[in-house]
Amino acid sequence: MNNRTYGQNCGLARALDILGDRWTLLVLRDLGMGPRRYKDLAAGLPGIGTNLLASRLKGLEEAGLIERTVLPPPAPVAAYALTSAGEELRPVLGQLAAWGFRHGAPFDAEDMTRLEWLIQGLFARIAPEAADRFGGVVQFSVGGESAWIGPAADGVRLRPGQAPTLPKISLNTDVPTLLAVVNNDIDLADAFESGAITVEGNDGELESFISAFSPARIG
Amino acid sequence: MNNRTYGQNCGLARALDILGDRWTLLVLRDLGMGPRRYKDLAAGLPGIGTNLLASRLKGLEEAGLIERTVLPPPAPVAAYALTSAGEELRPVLGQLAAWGFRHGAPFDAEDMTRLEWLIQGLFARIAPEAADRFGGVVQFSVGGESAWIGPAADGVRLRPGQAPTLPKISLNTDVPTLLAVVNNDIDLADAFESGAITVEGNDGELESFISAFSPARIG
DNA sequence: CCGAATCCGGCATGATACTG
DNA sequence: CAGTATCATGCCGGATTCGG
Repeated sequence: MNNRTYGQNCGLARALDILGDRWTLLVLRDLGMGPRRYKDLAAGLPGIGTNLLASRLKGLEEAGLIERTVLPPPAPVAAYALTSAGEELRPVLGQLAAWGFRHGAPFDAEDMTRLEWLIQGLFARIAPEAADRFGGVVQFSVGGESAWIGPAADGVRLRPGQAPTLPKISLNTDVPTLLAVVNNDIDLADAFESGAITVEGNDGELESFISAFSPARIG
Repeated sequence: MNNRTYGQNCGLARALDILGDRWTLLVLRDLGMGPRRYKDLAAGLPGIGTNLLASRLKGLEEAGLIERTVLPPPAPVAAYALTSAGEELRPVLGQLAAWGFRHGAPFDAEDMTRLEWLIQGLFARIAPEAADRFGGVVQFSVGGESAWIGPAADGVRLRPGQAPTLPKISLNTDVPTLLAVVNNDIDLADAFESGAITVEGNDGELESFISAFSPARIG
């Protein structure tokens, strides 16, 4: 909070003293997918206003959740990255996102969409463990964008771009299809059968993928 | 949000559209310890202002997180209670509180204190599973207040007042001592040895309690 | 061009008074 | 007791401007 505190000896209130301002958690969400520059953060948070973004970054840095770093040699520019305190927040944000997907407003084609959010929604619709259940990297290519999700030491990793390791399965589709699947308007298996989602390369893992992600196959 | 949305197809943004306003999560925290009347909520949230509390309650009711109920016969008055959607948020709030206790400002005697928050802090300092590890109801009496924590079907239950079942252990202390223990300024085992915390009734479970809650004994 | 700081209108917030 | 009405304050959002 902008030095405005709830003044309660409560863990939740203490957390909200740091995180409760508008935009703050969304900044951390974006930084959770890797270090980001100021302009990239601004581009991913339409409406935030440059003063607010600067203010949030400063507050988060003072609170010890983020730090200014320099990106590795290919592009040695200043950027912001999560500290360990910020990293520890990531599973909480994931659970909150899962709740929001289940109980919040349905995803809407009018709203801004980023591929990573849809993928997280796809996993949240079933269970956070769906990625573990599949047990390998899933590479998505949707429109011009790409992103991947895969198991990691601390849980699940979700990143934009191409996975650094060979994916267990690679999928192609478009945003409207993925929105419909995430909103449960069409069944995942049906989307494969109709060709709305296609498998690139070897499709031997398709059955495994569907069984891990399709709610109809669970339980 | 007061009909102000982030406009992003993201679970976290969708959750914050509902929960992101000031005070909202604290209202849900209080309702997480059982149904509450308007005036009890107001008393537990100093500074909220009656209009904001009314506004938050209305918003949460429209979002389907809470509902108006009538308390059972002993006191048949109107009250607010969590719906299932609201209940599903409780583990998330618990995790957020644990994070806030670990990484937020330390607890301060100047700030408002409620016994339940300190107990949650005590558990959060070790791990959310500390209550499960102890495996029974712990009854606290601190100053004039009392509260208890114990295992429940959906995780851990933390409530003010006297536990409805026989506690496995009953503890007496005062707020400054509990604040110090929660902030790790004094060791839990030392607090027992010095008599700052006393065991009421049978103290056969004291060793078990300390081993479950004292970080020095873990790992 | 990137990373902010500044300025200002509008709206959420916070405190009090007031009413069913 | 449970809110509603009202108003001052200050944060938020958007545009512009400035320094590196």
